[in-house]
Amino acid sequence: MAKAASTDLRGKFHKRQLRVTRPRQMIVDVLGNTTEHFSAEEVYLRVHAKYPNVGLTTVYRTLDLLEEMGIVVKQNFGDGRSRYELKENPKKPGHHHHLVCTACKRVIDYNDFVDEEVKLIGKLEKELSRKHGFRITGHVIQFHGVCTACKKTV
Amino acid sequence: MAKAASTDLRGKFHKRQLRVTRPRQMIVDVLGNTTEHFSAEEVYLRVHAKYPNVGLTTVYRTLDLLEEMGIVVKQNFGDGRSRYELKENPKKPGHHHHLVCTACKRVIDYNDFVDEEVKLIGKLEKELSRKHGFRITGHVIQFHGVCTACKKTV
DNA sequence: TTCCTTGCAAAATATTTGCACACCT
DNA sequence: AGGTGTGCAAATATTTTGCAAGGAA
Repeated sequence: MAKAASTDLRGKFHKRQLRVTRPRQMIVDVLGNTTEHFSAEEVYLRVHAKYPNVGLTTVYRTLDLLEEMGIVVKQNFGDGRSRYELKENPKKPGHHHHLVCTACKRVIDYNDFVDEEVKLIGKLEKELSRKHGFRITGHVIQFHGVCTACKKTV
Repeated sequence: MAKAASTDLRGKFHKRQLRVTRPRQMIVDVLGNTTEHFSAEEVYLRVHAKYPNVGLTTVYRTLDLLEEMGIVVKQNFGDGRSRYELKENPKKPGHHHHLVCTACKRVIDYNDFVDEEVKLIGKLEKELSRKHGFRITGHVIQFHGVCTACKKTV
């Protein structure tokens, strides 16, 4: 599984004359072995635990790169740090999106009405790409609200 | 138009024993008079130009409050700062979402397939609210990609 | 060998907090 | 009077950058 991810990497990286190094490999592996939404620091801590000579800077740089290549989706849930997910994660098969509490920042993954959604997303990607000349690499859908616990606070 | 917004504010604020003060009023007015996606600082600069005694801290606090009340949608386009839009903006009638270049961070508003989307969003809101007990206040849909100009760079 | 990658330390930015004062009702 | 709202300055936290050394192809 981790193997599959790294193999895939090789091809995409080669095309751009980028090198598949151990830190890069590790970062992708960490993301491919969780169902959580890791921040750069959380990725760093896990990579660093295995290879203490890998620095936080590299994690940031690699995540940026992976995002630009469409391998990773970067998003923000309002807690002040960016969070990263592998677009194709064997640990999280199928499509999903996020429900975020704007008060306590808790994130819930959901996958209701995915079929309908995937169809719409597909149409939109095609149309936007055609109309604006973008190479679409990903999308983010979030619902925001106040969770049960936080409603009581108000 | 700005009047309508502030009137509306009064009601929602009153329910929560919050006060409609001049800084709060101004902040909503600034957001209601632009079609851009302002950052906290950009809001601050405009409010501050008219009332130099209003501080950046208040802008942050007010925007947080407005978001939690569902009056404003806060989102991040990957340029390192949060950006805010009035959910109901007379200057931007109708529904729209965003297409973001992950390389240069340019943002394009789009409103293709809105009818279909609104229908889906509605269903999802109902379902998520029921299933997870959230009071849904808003949503964010973004497409990410690389724009024509940035594609050439690669 | 070439030039892409990296780590470290330092810098730049964005956002939050503490606290005393001001203000609305 | 009483609690809400605010500004300022300082503190936090996150992310970026410069540069010399390391490492993949």
